[in-house]
Amino acid sequence: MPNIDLADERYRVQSVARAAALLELVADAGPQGLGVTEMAQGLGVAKSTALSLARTLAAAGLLRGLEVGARYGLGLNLLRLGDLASQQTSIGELGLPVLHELSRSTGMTARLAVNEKGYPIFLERVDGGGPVRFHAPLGQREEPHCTAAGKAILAQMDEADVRRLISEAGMRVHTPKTLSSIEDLLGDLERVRQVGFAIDDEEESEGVFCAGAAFFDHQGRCAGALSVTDLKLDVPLREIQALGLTVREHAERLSMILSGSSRTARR
Amino acid sequence: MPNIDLADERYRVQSVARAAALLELVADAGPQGLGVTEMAQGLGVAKSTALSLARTLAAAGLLRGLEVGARYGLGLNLLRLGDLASQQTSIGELGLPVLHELSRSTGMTARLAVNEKGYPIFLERVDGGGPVRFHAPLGQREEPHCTAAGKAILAQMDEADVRRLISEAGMRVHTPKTLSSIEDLLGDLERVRQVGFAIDDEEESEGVFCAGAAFFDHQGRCAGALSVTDLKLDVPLREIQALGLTVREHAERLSMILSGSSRTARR
DNA sequence: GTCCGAAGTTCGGTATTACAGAACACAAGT
DNA sequence: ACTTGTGTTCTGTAATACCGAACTTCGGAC
Repeated sequence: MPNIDLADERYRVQSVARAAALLELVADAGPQGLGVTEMAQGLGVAKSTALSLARTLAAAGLLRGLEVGARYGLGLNLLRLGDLASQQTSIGELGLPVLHELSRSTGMTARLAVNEKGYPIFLERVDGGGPVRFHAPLGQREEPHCTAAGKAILAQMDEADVRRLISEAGMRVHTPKTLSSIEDLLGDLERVRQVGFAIDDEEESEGVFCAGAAFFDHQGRCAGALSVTDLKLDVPLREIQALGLTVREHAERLSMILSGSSRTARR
Repeated sequence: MPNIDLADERYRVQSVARAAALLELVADAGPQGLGVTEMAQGLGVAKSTALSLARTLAAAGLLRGLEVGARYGLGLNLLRLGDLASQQTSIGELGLPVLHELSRSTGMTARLAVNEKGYPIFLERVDGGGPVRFHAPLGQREEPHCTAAGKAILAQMDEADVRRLISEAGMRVHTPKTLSSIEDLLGDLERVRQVGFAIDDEEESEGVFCAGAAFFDHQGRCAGALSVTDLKLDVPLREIQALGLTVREHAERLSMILSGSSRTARR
């Protein structure tokens, strides 16, 4: 993770930083969890240190002792905190009804991403009714150049910023259709601005397409993007344009909600 | 929180425990976040200590600096970790398709809870299509005596365990219909066992009802419960029985998945 | 059945590190 | 301008987090 600009090296509490690293380590380990020896290796600390950290995190519900052996997995308290985090990011809370409506009217998996320095971070996900379920993780920073939400956000930035961001993020090639030159990307972004939505046509994953559109906060700044995803087989090519318009309409509705209306009724 | 039996007081690392407490504090603070002074008061530490903890957590993405002032809210990394936590709890992962199907076929908000020592903890939620959206938090431990999922789980325990649990958890009265005596509750649980599903008829919230049914893991132990929720106005009384059966059927399907079928295809 | 190895756990000494508190800076309200 | 509340910086000190070595437990392999 290159860019944590808040990361003032001063005032870092070592054991807390290690504990956070341990959470990441366990998250990467998958369902079978980690034992203290593996933790110690992964963190580069003594086994006894890893044990203390794990026990402390477990007492707080951030880790949980797994049935089998003395292994540790992610704790259920993380669920609660994650759920709260999306609610407290008022975009997540306000956008959820729009997202449901988008998913219902298209029958597809719909997602909401916020704009974090040009990268899309997916806050919410509503699955469509179909048999296919996309394993789309929440909270993860996705690549800008090959996702519909990413390109919808990029299209709102000026060219210099796009160039800077891409030079940092790179343009990893995932499929034959992935845009691999900055010029191609800039051309596509121009098209996005004209029609008001972005298309990812098997650029990130073969057989899968997305349509995305940006939404804006009360200051008119690009706050994030909505997108829908489906298998390309299921959707005739000529329908994708109509789909893009639907996503754009919903994004516009969300922009309205975020900008005006102090009817932010709290319950 | 009275019962954290894994909380071995030995091997607790102070700063990590404080950091975890800080996360809870910020979670309770709501969308406007917390400043360092409030943190310091809430934790009972010096301001400088609170600042160090907050900065460290922010560098790890567990907190994030809010735009306005130098206040801190929950970080977006918690989203990712929470999402992973529900996936890694294989019940959540395996149950999600069933949950979608339950929500689709009833048109109602459906939830999946795991059984944690008799308490229901909701892992997954799929909203129904209706205009009403329930503010049902994930990851939270709910009360056993006044929720459909809770009673569905209690009905699988023997009487002595139920009495012990209730004496610990209490029977807080929420509405006029809340069961307030242990005898009434035990009677209801007997009824639950006969029909195979539990009903919460405005016992936790006025105007809202739930139907829930337990599901079982490969050892035949009660692993959790499914439930559906809706406004009572929208559902004729006589339909609730049919609804209970639908929930029970889905719970049985989930039990099948959890018990047999090593077709746990990973993707 | 016994031995080995690798896992988790315990414990105590040491110096690293987290902590408190006081001083500073900055803002907004009176 | 003064006051009162922020958040931030700094430094000394003692508490504490850390390591490492010894111990225990478990499960195969021979």
